[in-house]
Amino acid sequence: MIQVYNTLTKRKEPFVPREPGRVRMYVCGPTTYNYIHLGNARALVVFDTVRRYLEYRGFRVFFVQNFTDIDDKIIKRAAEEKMDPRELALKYIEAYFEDADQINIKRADVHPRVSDHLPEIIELISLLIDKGFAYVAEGDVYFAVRKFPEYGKLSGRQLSELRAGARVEPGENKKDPLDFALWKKAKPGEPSWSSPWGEGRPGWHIECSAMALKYLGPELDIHGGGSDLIFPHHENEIAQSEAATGRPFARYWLHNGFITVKEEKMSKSLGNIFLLREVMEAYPPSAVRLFLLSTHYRSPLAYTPEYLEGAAKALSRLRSSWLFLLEAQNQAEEFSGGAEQLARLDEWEQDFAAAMDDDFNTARALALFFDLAHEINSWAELRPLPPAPVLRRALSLWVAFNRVLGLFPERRGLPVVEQERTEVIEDLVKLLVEIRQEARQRKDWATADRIREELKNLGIILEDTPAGTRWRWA
RNA sequence: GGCGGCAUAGCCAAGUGGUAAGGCAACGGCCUGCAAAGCCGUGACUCCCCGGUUCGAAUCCGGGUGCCGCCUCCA
Repeated sequence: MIQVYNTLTKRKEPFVPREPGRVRMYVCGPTTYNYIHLGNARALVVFDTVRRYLEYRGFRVFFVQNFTDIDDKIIKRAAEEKMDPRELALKYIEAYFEDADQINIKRADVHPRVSDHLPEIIELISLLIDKGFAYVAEGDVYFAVRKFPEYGKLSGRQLSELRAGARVEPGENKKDPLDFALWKKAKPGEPSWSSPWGEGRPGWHIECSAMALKYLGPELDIHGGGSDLIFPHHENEIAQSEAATGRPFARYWLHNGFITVKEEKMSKSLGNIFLLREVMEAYPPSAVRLFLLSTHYRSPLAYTPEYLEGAAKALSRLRSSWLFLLEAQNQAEEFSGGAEQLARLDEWEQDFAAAMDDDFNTARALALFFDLAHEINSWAELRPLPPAPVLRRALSLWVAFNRVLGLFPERRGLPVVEQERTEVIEDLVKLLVEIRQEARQRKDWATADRIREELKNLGIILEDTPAGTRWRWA
């Protein structure tokens, strides 16, 4: 049974979706006014992995992740760059997919954009006004927080405590400082849409409620996001959605911890952000993904370049075990036996599931993956090799672990553990290896080493093994 | 001030009350012409400190210290 930590109850609970075998899941996606940074990437990788694991466990997952493409920050940034706000948003949506694909994030079933859902948003706001939870004030619409008695249940706050922090910006017409905007009256020059309350645009929180309700219905199974969204964003989503539907909005609220840099939260306001694409220029995406899964998702995670350096090396253990398995498949003897090894592999599978069942403990799962790789690598020293059934079973486990953790992308169902080799490169390297081999035979080490050294400079590592010389990408 | 979290080897990190996973780094060895990769082996007399519960605690309880986060846009 999968146990998940639910922010709403502050406990680990058995995961029971509303409908058996199906999971409806919503994760707050990026506001598209910049390239995504490592912090965004953590949320993406964490919930992508949650989704992958649920699928591994046989759930049919319907996954929705939005783009916030209408927002104050987009408008501001567009003005700075003298671009149309819609164009700016589109540019970063495209960039989002480039980055997310690199780091092996599966596409959501739906990626709804705010700009495509104005009718749904307006309808939801109207409903809230009709039900008396919201009010119109000079072209703005606000949610009356005090009308929703359960306000604060997610973030564990009392209305009385919140009072101190709340404030009214100049130009706002709130009746109560705690109220928040559902609809903002347009200022001249800003993108706007017509509504029963005049020209304007949606507030930040209402979009997620509207889109989640549209695609997933009134009661989601999982709602996720970074823990900085707990308050006010998710608290407000609950208020809006539950006020509108009268039903619990989400059964399980999952929140990931932050990335820290030098003991401080990585955040835009502190200016200490690292863009994902910058980091991926220096380190392979699989290393970044390994880094992001190396700590339990709710714990803080410290970013250091040294760590990624190490992660990249750690991956080579996994890589070599995979390459061994692929090769060994062809050489293995088709005899039965290996019952003991098969039993051990079964145990591995169970331990892996137990780790992930426990609130998606990827650190533990990763440790098991490394254990498995280590075991497989030790077979490489064995003669004879383990029997074919054992190798097949190990291979299928390897694929399964990788598929859940998403470390290496797959092509035609098989993990791709290294950069693509084109036929031309393959042939060129083969040629140089042959020349080097001739040099080695006449003990011309200078030439042999020169070829290896120069190829290394080009990112190609030669490895001499008893079976001949192999090459791989650095 | 209110609320929440964390303190485990040089670094990162898991850990169900029963005797400390895994990764990086380091050091021996095997393999190699030398390498690389991989394999074999070596690490915490102990889990921030002090008390307590228990036959037994890194794990539970109380107190202390230190660090971080949220309460305002932020994944």
